[in-house]
Amino acid sequence: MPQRVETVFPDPQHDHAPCVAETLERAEKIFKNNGLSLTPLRRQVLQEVAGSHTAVGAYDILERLAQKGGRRLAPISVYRALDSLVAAGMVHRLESRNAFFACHVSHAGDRRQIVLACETCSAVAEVPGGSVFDGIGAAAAASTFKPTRTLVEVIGVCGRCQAGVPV
Amino acid sequence: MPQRVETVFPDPQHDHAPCVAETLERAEKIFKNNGLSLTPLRRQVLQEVAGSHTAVGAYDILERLAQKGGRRLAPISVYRALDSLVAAGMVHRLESRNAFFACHVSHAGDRRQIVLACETCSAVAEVPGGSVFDGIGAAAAASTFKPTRTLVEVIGVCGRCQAGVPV
DNA sequence: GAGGGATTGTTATACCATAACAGTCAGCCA
DNA sequence: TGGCTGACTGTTATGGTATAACAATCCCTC
Ligand SMILES: [Zn+2]
Ligand SMILES: [Zn+2]
Ligand SMILES: [Zn+2]
Ligand SMILES: [Zn+2]
Repeated sequence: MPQRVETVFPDPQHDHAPCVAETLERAEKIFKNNGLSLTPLRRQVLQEVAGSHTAVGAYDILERLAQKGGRRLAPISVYRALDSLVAAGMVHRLESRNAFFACHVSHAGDRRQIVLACETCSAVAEVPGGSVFDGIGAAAAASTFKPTRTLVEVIGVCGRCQAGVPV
Repeated sequence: MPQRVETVFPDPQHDHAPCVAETLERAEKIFKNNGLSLTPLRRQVLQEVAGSHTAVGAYDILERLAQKGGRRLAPISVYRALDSLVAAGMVHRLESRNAFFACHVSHAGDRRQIVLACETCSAVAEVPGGSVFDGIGAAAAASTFKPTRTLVEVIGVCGRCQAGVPV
């Protein structure tokens, strides 16, 4: 009998279609609210990023779109789409890996999220980090340093991979 | 009359030679203790990195060494030297910028340091972050996530730059 | 119907990092 | 001695990440 694992990392077996659909809807609204639009290109890129709970590289996206769409985009087109998605908060950048992952949790502009990235299965999750970020803010203030962006990334092994789930 | 600024960012006017000398000495010992050696190449690379309190790119180092030394190194030589210096804890990597900065503070293997990086003057400083890292560890544990490496980088504006020090 | 912002295309280039293999040197020990 | 090993660097080639600069289109508004 499979053991229940308490984790923010979703079961790989879960039905992911609703995750994607919800994310696309949310993106649609956010872009509209900002006087922008979730264009076909941006939608396609977001679909690729949101297609899994892992971080993907810009050139991976490029490659996958080329497989599906026929024509081959220029790298900068993908980067521009990613920029807009990052600005909209729909996609985050995993700095330690130069990669991107979709935000599935709707933390609504609050960027005080701790990022957990599994080095075994590449899954990425976010957990709220209010008090942690408060501590960081205090440490920065004590050094008269004014933060504009704070980055907390934890590289490690997720519960499922620790449990030795076969690849 | 200049105002005193409480900060871990040293005054750009300070005599930096002792900083470098101390760092080189420390490196010498660490390498020796590990059965390795601070070779001329590694020493040169460390000197370039430690030559300022800012983060520098690997190719910047390459370029500066080429200016000084005559011969031009292959990129991988610089990367190998940097790898050894990072492993020794003498140099840290600024993940958010794909750059490297020297460790001037001797935190002796304790990697629970908060990195503050000024986006105006490029200066980098480290401050101890024990409680912050404890909080991050707790959050990870609550998600059955086992950290192997934790990254806390704050991008912002240092006290001096806030005070409008002319460039 | 002129202006301006958003969006994408096109081309070229810059920047960051590693693979694979060879050669040198010093220390160790049968 | 002579062979082994590990540390270190060189050489060549390649792979991966990101942006500059300029043009064209579309839509909305004044
Ligand atoms: Zn998010
Ligand atoms: Zn995993
Ligand atoms: Zn340090
Ligand atoms: Zn500054």
